[in-house]
Amino acid sequence: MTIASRRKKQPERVRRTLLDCAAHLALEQGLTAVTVQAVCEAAGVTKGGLFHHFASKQALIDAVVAELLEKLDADIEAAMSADPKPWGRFTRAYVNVTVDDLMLNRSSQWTALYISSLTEPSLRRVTAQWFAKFVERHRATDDDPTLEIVRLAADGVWLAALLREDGGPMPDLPALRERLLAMTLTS
Amino acid sequence: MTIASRRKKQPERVRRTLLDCAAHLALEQGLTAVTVQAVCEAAGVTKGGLFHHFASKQALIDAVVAELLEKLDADIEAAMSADPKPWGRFTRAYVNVTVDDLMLNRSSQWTALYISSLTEPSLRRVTAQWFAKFVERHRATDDDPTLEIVRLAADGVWLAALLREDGGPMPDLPALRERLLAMTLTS
DNA sequence: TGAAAGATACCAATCAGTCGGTATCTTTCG
DNA sequence: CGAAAGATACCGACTGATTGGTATCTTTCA
Repeated sequence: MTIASRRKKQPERVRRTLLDCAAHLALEQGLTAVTVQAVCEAAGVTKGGLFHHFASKQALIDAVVAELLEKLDADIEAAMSADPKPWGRFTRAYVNVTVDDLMLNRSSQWTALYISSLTEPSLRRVTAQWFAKFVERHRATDDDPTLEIVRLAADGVWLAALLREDGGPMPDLPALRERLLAMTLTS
Repeated sequence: MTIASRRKKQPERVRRTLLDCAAHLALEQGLTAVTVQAVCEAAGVTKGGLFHHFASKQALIDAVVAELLEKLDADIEAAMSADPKPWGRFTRAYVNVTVDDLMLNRSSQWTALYISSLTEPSLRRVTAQWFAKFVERHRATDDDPTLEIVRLAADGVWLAALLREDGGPMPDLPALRERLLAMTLTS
């Protein structure tokens, strides 16, 4: 660490590092371990530095979750616009984004944080409204019992991914994706 | 009223109260709010009293989760023994127990704690092995892609239940149960 | 220069946990 | 029986470490 020693000051990079370290800590050691001191230490910044970027610890955590939801938002929107068939479009996008993220292992840290956020009531409220927004918006094309089951199964995959590294059972993701997608075509 | 309730000191009852209060706190205010002091206050016991029953805060939390998993274990076992058809028996039991618990609202506190436990790595390990044990044990009757989707959907229902009280979307549980159970009959 | 970025030092509050003491219950034994 | 002896249950003040947060100083950079 201690990247910003000799080099130019890179405030935006420091901010990013703080967000990443907070997310990583939540994954590795649980939300309880996300203390200001721990985040600073991991990011190679002192507390003064952190509080320069974030008004409070809560602001930091809120920012992490907000970023996560924005990322999911964008990914889903992108997946939807590449899908010509209206019926079940949102559900397919939801499945694809979920499985893609878990397969590429690109943002497994986000995955864990997403679940973690559900335990803290303040963050839970944000996530609940994010969910409600999507379901409401796509009621015309995705309001169907079978599609709901597909989305619930995708949610279950998030949980399975959390348990994966601790010896939990992990489904065959590509095969699972195919099956879930197939379920969205036959109504 | 039993004889024990007339005694002045009721250690077993105090122990129960501590466990319940810890679980309730985790639900209402998140795992972060589960401090020794808060649990003592809620239970009407001093810190000395709590540490008489539990060697550490972690031991208290571990006990809560262990009790939860034992309860789930018993419920699933009971549901399975009432199911004559071998194929998908475990999966049906899993669905029924999940939906029953959420519908009766009997153990919504357990629900939240169950999810919360996934964020703390130590508890996550316990839960992961609990899961793996079940999947392994019923491989002969429940190792099937469709059944796996059903179980994943049931897991998703836990998440949905968590978000329910914060404005999240909640499925029609009885209808959902029927559909999931139906999926376990046709292979 | 002057504003942004970050370091250092410090604070009150709170954390998990300890410890000596007391009240209550159970067991032992005359 | 009944009282002494010992174990269990519980209290509440205390501790050292850590918490999130602030005030102040120094460095960096345009």
